[in-house]
Amino acid sequence: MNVTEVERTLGAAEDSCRASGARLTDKRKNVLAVLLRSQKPLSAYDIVDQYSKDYGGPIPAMSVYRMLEFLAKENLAHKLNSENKYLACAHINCNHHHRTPQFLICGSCNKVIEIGIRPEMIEALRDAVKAAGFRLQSSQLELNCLCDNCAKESVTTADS
Amino acid sequence: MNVTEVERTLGAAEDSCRASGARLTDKRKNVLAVLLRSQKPLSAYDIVDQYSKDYGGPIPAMSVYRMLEFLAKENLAHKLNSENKYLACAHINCNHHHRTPQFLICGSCNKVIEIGIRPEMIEALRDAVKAAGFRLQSSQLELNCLCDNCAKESVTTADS
DNA sequence: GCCCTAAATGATATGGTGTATCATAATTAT
DNA sequence: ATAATTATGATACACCATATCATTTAGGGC
Ligand SMILES: [Zn+2]
Ligand SMILES: [Zn+2]
Ligand SMILES: [Zn+2]
Ligand SMILES: [Zn+2]
Repeated sequence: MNVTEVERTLGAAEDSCRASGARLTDKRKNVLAVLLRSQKPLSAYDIVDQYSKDYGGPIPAMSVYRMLEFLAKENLAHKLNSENKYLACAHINCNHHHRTPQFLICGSCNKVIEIGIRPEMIEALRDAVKAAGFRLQSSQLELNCLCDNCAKESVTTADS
Repeated sequence: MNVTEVERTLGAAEDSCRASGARLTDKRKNVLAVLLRSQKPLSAYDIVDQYSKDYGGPIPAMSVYRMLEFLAKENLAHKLNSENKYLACAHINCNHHHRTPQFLICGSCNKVIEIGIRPEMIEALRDAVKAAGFRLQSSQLELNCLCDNCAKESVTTADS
């Protein structure tokens, strides 16, 4: 995400927090900015490193964890539980209500996109779970994938 | 799983390994037995602890990780990536070919069951992923759930 | 059985992830 | 201003996982 887009998205994040009565402090905003500028999900310690580069001073890992917790609660960032990494929400600039996201994770280049699978499919999943004697609590999915780019690469490589 | 079932399952695991030319050594078998006797998924270090209790001597964590890797490759155990825990495959005694499993994880009591979601649903998921510019690599799902037991409990608790 | 090789296991060190706890600073409410 | 609440910092520690090199064990040809 380029500088202009980051600025605009941070503005939208401020609006969103103002609306919900949450306090988007400078440091929380900086952590979000680090995520927005990153092409890939970052671990908490990745963020610590990048933060000190971007903002000229260290930040305690403990604080980063708390800020990520805050950002996640506000749906400004999400945690990939299967990867122990974090990424900015793709819908900060959108007005629609935020629904539970699904993530497609490229196992080769680590690119991740946030999608919304059709509600009927999620309901079908919920039914399948119910039939097995469980209740689905979260429809956040993290799917091991290849992005089309890497899929093409791997074919090329296999051919050579 | 009771002692008799464990014995029978270990026998099936031996058969399976013989068939595939893999070596199910005593220690690998013991690690599998620890998983079979557990009602819940275990971390590698949980296994280290339980192993030394069950077999009267310590085992290096490093070895446990390698044995789990072996068991996973042979489809005798699976790793829950979202939990960093391991569990025995539920189908060791079955003759059918092992398909990629889906796991329902109770967030309250940690019970986990291994299910197989209908292939048509997996295909629908694959299509949705493809439409987003990715290719689904693994259909292993780990779903945050409540088991019916815990779901009932939490209702009761909420009422009180 | 003996020797060679490959596979499995052990020992040690180190890095990555996450939380608990208590102290301090900043914000908000009265 | 003062007090209460919230946010941040500092420190310690627990847990998860891998890298590397040494040692032991198992199989196969002789
Ligand atoms: Zn989102
Ligand atoms: Zn890719
Ligand atoms: Zn299985
Ligand atoms: Zn339960």
